Amino acid sequence: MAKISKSIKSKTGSGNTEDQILDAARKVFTTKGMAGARMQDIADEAGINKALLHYYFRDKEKLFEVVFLQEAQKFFPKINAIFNADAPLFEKIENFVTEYVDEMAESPYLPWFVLNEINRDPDQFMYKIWGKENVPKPGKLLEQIEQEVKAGRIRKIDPRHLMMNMISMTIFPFVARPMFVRNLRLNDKQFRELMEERKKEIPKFIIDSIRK
Amino acid sequence: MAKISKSIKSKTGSGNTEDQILDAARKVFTTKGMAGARMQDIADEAGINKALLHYYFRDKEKLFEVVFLQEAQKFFPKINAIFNADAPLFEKIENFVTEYVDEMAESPYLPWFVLNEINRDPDQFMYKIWGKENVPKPGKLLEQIEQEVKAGRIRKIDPRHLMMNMISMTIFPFVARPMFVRNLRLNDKQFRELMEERKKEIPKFIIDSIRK
DNA sequence: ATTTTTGTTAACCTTTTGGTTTAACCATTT
DNA sequence: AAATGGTTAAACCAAAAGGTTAACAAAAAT
Repeated sequence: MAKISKSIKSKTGSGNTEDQILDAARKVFTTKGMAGARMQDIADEAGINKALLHYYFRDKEKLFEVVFLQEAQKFFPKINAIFNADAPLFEKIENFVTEYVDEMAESPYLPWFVLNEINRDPDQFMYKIWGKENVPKPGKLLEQIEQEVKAGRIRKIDPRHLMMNMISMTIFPFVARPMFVRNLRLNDKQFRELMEERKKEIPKFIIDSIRK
Repeated sequence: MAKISKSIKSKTGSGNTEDQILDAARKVFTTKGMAGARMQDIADEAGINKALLHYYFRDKEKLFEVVFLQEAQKFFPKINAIFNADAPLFEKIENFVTEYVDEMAESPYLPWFVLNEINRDPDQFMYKIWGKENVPKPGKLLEQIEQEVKAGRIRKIDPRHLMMNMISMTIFPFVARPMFVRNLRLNDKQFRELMEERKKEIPKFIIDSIRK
């Protein structure tokens, strides 16, 4: 089986096949969604035969599962860690935004992917990522915000709104990228630069709003 | 043809068939996406026969097109109008948020729908909504923001970031609703209330951040 | 009242798609 | 040289989904 192979270069130049497939699948799944994706498309994109696809991954669902979990499991724990870290609020905000923007440079398809899944079946999704009882608890961050309010370091604000605002400003531009690119007449480089700016801009925007 | 009929009640009690179909299609398309939707599902949801579906709308694509355009054309011009209106900046922000939140109460599926389309084929999408040269120009709002900066009424900020922030905070919670609902442990009523609060909260958040 | 048009259905046909199988090929490893 | 694992092309199958047809019922027009 391929899974056991020690990733020896095959005759077809570029990398080992399994990764080629995974990359291709990621691309196709995230562009067309699970239902819209065709096994043939994935095979084509990976530059291989459809039979080989089934040789590596039994069926479409399995392939999707692998691609999807790989992505989500890599990323979600990261932001969860930031939320629950032991750092000052303003620092957390900056960490979150920075981490997220950087991740998107590598996996621009991820947010779309995740949103699709989360809309399809939220519970199933969460379960797959966090397992049985290991659900993420935004409680820590919410409490921290409440603390700051009580301590009078920031103005009175419902922690949930603040959290929503932060997450929304960070993620949405990537989800609606084509819209912004089109309406602000940006090319890819400009978009990247704008997102880079947001690493500073979003924290500033938030802090300016809530700091007393 | 049905389209010409003066909407006379047919034997099957509830309203005219065309609207039944449209409603059903809306529901199914927005839940499962264009590719995931089955004509049979739509027929079932509408409580009619599959053949009748094709009698009213030639094929799947046509039906999708109609449903989709109906929604988008109803809504997009509205926000465009707000952006280009002749009102003070802070008022515009409030108008935008209010209008959007209200619309979502009626069509909670719309943003998902639109994002799906816009990701599938941005140009095609924009063309369908705005036609040939009638593209929306966020220029007006962007300029207005720049004016306010120059006039010293708000702090220095790139208008594009401000616009992105506003749009993101408004739309994203609806797109990622299942995530927020789950993580903040909200029921439907609580979510609605939270969104209602955002009509005031978002403008306040923005204004607190940028007003000098 | 009878003909025509419109609305609706069940059954059928066609295409697409996921998935399998077979035979053959080629590099490595043994 | 033989065995092995990765790979391909091509053909095939079954199921699902889109789309069509023929016939019938209801409503409108004559």
